[in-house]
Amino acid sequence: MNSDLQTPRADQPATLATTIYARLKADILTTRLEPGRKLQSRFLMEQYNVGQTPLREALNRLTTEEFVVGMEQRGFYVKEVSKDELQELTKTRCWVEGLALRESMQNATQTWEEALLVAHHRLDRTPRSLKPDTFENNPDWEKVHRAFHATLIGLCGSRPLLGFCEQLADRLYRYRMMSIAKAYPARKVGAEHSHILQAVLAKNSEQAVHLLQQHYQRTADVIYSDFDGLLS
Amino acid sequence: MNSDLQTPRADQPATLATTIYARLKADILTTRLEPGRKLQSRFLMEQYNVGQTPLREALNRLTTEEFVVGMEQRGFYVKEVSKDELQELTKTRCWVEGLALRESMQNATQTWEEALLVAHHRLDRTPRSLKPDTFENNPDWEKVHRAFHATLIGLCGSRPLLGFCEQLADRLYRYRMMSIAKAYPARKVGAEHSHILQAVLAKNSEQAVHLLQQHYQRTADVIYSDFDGLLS
DNA sequence: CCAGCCAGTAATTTATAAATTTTATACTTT
DNA sequence: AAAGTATAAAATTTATAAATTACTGGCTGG
Repeated sequence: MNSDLQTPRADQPATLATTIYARLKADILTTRLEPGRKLQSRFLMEQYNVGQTPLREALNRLTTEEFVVGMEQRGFYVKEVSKDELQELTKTRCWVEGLALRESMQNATQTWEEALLVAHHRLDRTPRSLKPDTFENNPDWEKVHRAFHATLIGLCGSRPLLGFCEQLADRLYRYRMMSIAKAYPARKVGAEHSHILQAVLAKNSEQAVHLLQQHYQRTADVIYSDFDGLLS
Repeated sequence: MNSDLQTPRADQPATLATTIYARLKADILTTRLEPGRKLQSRFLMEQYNVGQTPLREALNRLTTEEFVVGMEQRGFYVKEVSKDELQELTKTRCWVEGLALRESMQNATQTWEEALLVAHHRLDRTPRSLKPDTFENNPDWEKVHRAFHATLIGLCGSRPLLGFCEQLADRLYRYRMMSIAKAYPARKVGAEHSHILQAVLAKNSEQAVHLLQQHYQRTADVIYSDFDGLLS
């Protein structure tokens, strides 16, 4: 008997609205659509080749997620960036992911530790740049990097909290992209990840949380220091 | 000299989409639109007297906030409730607001303490029920109650976190409404608020956070205990 | 009994129209 | 004559109505 009310079959056949939502979000996060830019319907319609309604629905979704701000009767704009917000987001992420990591470690299982080890290994063997000499951001690295951090907090036991962390990650991602476009990331970020992993496997919560927060704060500091230069 | 580029004038003339968004959200939170209900466009259009486009935009916004779930090509539904989610939301709220309260108290100022005192006073003098005998939820009480809790964490210094707390409050509000409709709230909730206030004014963070978390946990426990009866 | 087809229904999208804001122009006032 | 205000035109956002597309459930035939 097939009594699936909440049909959980993979919803592959996405609507246009969902498709354009994902594309817009990606373009905003990578700053291809730069902060503050006006999102005129006509421009977006021909740029993305969609009608008004799915476009509008996508913009409305992005509005509640704070990637887009909608001025009533006056159209939509890409959310601005600011030093203030960078600091606020970083601070919040340190708090919340600190919390989530502590909880995760309290619920630690063998399989989780193994998954974390694997995630770190993938991160470690994925090159940061597509080219050896000049820096060219590697999307694969971004993917495994995010997966590593998601695994760290994944066992905290709160889906709402994980959703919030993901949103914070997205919002901060944009600042990273802005910075990356201008300055090659000089910091040895690989070592930081290793140290976090070691602290987690050693069951040293205090240390792990501290290192994770330091990791986020350092990233923010780099961006913050040449923030004014990024706006040109 | 008036050099307002980002004209901050009060955006009063709301669009239809924003209006219907607020109305739908209110009706979902009060369970006038009960959990799991299908939100057919035709029904909503005549119920709220609006066209498809603003309706659809409102539903899309509510989707990212998790008050509505959208099944691709299969319409929208009011988000379901579950014991699991109730627990998860409560746990998360305790964590996050505990954090926020601690930070708030660290940033405490005279004016904040005074505002808190006033908020509590208002809460104290607003009757819980509209009628003395039979219980009838007082919307004014809900308003000042929420204001009190918002003030508690208001000085934490993170707008993203405050936004998240507000969302958690909204999502839990719906569970409270379900419960209230069936059982008169027997608990003496007034005393709990007083004790929290006292702990805050006494600069006793540990105690304040503990009491706040206990407050939320107790509310959840009451709802949880007769949850199965609420679904009928 | 199951697969595939054919209404009927509902969701999604396009196309059209209405309302609002912005820009441009003309006019008054100092 | 310059500055500011009022009026008119253009552009853009918002909303309605129509058309398209996809799903639902029953039915037929294998």
